[in-house]
Amino acid sequence: MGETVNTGNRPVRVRFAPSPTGALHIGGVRTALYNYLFARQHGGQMLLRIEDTDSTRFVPGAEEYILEALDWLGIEIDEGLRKVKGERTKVKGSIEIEAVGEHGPYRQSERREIYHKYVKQLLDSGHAYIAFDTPEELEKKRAEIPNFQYDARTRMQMRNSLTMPAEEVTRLVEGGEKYVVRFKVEPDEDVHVHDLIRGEVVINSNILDDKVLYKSADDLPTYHLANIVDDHLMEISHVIRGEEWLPSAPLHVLLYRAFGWQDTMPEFAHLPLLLKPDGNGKLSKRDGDRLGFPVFPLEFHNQKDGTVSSGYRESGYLPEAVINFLALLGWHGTGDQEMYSMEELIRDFSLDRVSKSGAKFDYEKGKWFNHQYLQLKTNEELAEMFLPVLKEKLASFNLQLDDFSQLSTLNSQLPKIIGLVKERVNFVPELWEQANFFFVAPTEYDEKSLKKRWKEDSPRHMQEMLTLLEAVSEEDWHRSYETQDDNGNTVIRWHLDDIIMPWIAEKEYGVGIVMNAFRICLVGAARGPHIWNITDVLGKAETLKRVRTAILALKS
RNA sequence: GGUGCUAUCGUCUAGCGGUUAGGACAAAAGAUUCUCAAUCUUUAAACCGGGGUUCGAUUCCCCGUAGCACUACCA
Repeated sequence: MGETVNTGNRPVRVRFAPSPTGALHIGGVRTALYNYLFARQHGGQMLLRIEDTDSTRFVPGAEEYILEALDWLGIEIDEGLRKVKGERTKVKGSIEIEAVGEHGPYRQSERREIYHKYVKQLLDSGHAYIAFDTPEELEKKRAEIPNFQYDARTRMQMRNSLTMPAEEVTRLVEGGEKYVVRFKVEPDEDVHVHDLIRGEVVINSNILDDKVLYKSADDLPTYHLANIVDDHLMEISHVIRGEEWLPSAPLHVLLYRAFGWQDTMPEFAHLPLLLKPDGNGKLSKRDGDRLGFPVFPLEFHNQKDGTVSSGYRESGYLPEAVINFLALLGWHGTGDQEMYSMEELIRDFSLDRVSKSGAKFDYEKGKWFNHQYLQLKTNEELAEMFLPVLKEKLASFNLQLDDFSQLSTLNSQLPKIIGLVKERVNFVPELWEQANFFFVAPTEYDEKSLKKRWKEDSPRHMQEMLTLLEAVSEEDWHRSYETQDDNGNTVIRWHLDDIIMPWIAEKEYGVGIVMNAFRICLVGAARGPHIWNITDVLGKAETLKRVRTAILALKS
């Protein structure tokens, strides 16, 4: 299995380089994951760098969020910025961050001096020039001239160091005039980009514009310059990123060349996009809101615009399920395997098995994965995860506290209860919907169930049953034994069955009508696990109490 | 508009010239059962269109069509 890509003699070093402009999009998570899998498989390094060259889009807390999310998912960072290992901090969004490695700083906003040097290099070598055109002037130009592009055809009509006397350029720059540095793209050249997923991509340089590399207004480079300089300085061997970057890849190749770094230029791999589940287009936050599923790994409170975005973690997803789900959205192994642990992904992942086409985000399959991973957890593990939810729910029932005075007993029974209902839930919080009647006696009865299962004779049946059950000893109440069914399979039979079934048969009441009425008394509806499992957990006193309550409540 | 990328069941995908086109999610039916689920079994469901190349194309090439991405002093 594994990789057929030639990694050359260089050690594999990949990076995930998000912008701190908000919550980390799930597509970004997948990009990080693929980078991580690739690095681990080749015994390489996974770096994390923050690309915060746009000061206007910075969102407080976004950086912490990104690192926390990767940590939660088990995507480990070897170099750069990462969450300090240890106990989860109690206050949300206040995790500790550390920077490790010899290639720092790892925030681009802290690398200004470094970029200055390389901007100057490009300027001196004639690969770049200074331009004074204001955003307003450019906007006007675009409005006037259809398909206006700042390039070889138009640059000689603009206000820049190519068209102005050197002295004036110097005077303006020293006078504090705002300017940008643009890359001078040479026309009429076919630029070849080798992509590990798509093969050879060729774009003519005529369609490239003279990209802004640096803006004096905030003394920061733009993405393109910072990205190339940093990838080079950080000795990145493979750039694995989203397909939205493919159109600018030729520009990046040209930049590597302009710097004279073509021999150590990284390999490129452009990943297919994650699309909305319905219709077409890139998956966005709006789609999640509209269709009711998270688009982010963690819940995020955006301090900038006050919005709250739901997250997979808070929705009850297990990190391993999210990883597995995401891994298969755009990648597939050689066989029919669906369940992959992180270790198996690291072993089997390969870039040449990544799809070329975009993948619609299939939330239903994500649910299924979570269900699968939930079943793999022990009842004790699930109990621990469920406890906070349970406490919160019970608090909202404080009026009925008497109904579960035996709460401490129930707590000790929690793993058992979870074992009875876990196979029917996809998420931990759903355990409450499935198991609430174990903790709180029904106060109302489901109308549909009553209509179908609670008959005229039901109160009388329940009254008779009460008499039978009262006579059962505390020990017999919980007693069960192994026996054989008609097909010779070993099954568990409850002692209470031996009491109740013969009585129903003798009176010819019908098992369905009696047992469903009984179930309604205990659960409040025609649902839930096997009835004797319920009576076992509830205990004799609580069971009888619920039956009496129901008989009174449902008399009419 | 321009440039690029992409194209197998509703969805995620397997297939790398010859297959009854496979798996999974979702859907439907049945089994099971005191109920609702779960589970098990089964069913239905696809090669965008047209040209080539070839003895033979889902597969290779071209054109068309469609979808997407990019086209900022954002990343």
